[in-house]
Amino acid sequence: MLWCSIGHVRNAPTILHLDMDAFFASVEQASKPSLRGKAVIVGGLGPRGVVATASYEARVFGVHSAMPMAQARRLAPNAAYLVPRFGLYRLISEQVMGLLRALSPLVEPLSLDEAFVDLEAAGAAWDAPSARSVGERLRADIRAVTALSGSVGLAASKMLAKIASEQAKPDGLVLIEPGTERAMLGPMPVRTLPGVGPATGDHLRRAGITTVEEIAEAGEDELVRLLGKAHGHGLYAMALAHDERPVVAERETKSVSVEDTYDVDIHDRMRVGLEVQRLADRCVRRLREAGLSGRTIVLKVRRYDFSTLTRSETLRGPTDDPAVVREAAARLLDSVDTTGGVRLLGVGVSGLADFTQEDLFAQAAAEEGADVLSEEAVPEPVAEQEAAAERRWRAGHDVRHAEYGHGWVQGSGLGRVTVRFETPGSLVPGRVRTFRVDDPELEPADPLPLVPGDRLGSAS
DNA sequence: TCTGGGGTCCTACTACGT
DNA sequence: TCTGACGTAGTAGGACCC
Repeated sequence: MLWCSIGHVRNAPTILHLDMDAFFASVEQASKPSLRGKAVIVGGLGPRGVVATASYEARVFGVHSAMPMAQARRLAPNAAYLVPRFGLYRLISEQVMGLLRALSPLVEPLSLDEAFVDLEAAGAAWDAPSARSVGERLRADIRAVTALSGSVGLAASKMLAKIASEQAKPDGLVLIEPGTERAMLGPMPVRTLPGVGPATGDHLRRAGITTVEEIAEAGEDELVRLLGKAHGHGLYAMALAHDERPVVAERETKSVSVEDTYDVDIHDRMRVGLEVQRLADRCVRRLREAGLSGRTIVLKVRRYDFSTLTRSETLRGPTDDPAVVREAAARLLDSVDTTGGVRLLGVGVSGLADFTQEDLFAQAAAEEGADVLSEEAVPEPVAEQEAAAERRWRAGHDVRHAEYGHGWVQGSGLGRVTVRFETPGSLVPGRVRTFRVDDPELEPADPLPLVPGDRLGSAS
């Protein structure tokens, strides 16, 4: 069943946009009392990692999302650096989405930490005062259930609700009164509008357009000439504060992909081939977990000089057979020059369906396919198995010690792992102790709930 | 300074059938 | 028979988002 409201011009601010504040970093701070009020940076810790989220304390040093981790370390050498724990974030996100769904059946999640809600659809709010009170209650409920803060934007359209929540950050609520939109948007930089990134921003700037007002003044024809049909029409409408996109509760997945950036460029063609096979297997596993199959296989290669190319091949029918995807990916790789080395490889599947070509002929064929994955999957290289032992103690992950109890990994290396023993409920920062990585009394543990008495599912 | 991972959407080009 | 217009599908790349 697809829930969606009819796109129409509203005259009440009944679209709500929720954005959790510095979500990953805030979860880590709630989970680890010793990090509260400190600069926390979550992201890839390898030599080519980037920042996923920085706490507000870290942003003071100029650290922000998508910044190379090496640069972040120079700016904030004393911050806590942690790898993301998506399993935990997903559980917290589900709690928050549950609160949103209690308000309205029309909830459109955009990511783990962001969603639109159509308050009018469920009669939850009908004018500015009722919308504001729903928003304030929601923020209080989120804090009670998760111990985290979220910012709320309320407006008559998705675009404006999102801009409002951006203004509300951190930990606030902003409501844009209908009728005031154009005056408010006018002086804002073009980058405020969704869909205007660095490239479009530059393009507009070269044409002398730097504010939303100037987009509106330029006129629709000029924007289409500058940016093309779809983007031009869309942006012009946004600049006039016209946005009738409905809140859509259920979205179909269009593609499934996996990719890896390697710490060191791969030059050996054999190794490149093996990595592509492993990625194909991983991609198929994801595809099957989602109960999907697909017709178009896509290979992505990022070369040593960061140039990226894709090659794709469309099969006669959808498949979720690992052997078929592996073979297609290998054929695609044949057409790519990898001399000079590759830094990233990816395999994706699009043109999705919820049946396979094999289903059309015999159920049995599909079931045999299931065995192929487990029997023939390309094994992990020995070096990676060895690395996995060290990876058991990843920075920020929870552990349990037979004698000292629950804690989290502060760091590991040289055969040692440092653990801080504390829980979300600890009133003071916990003690730090160091162990050998193979200490039999130390084992990985599931995260504890952020709010005492709450229950989380199993998160890894 | 040196750029992740997982997605969506748009555009331009080519091939092909009618 | 040749040519162009048009729609559609496939392919590649780019921009953007979180």
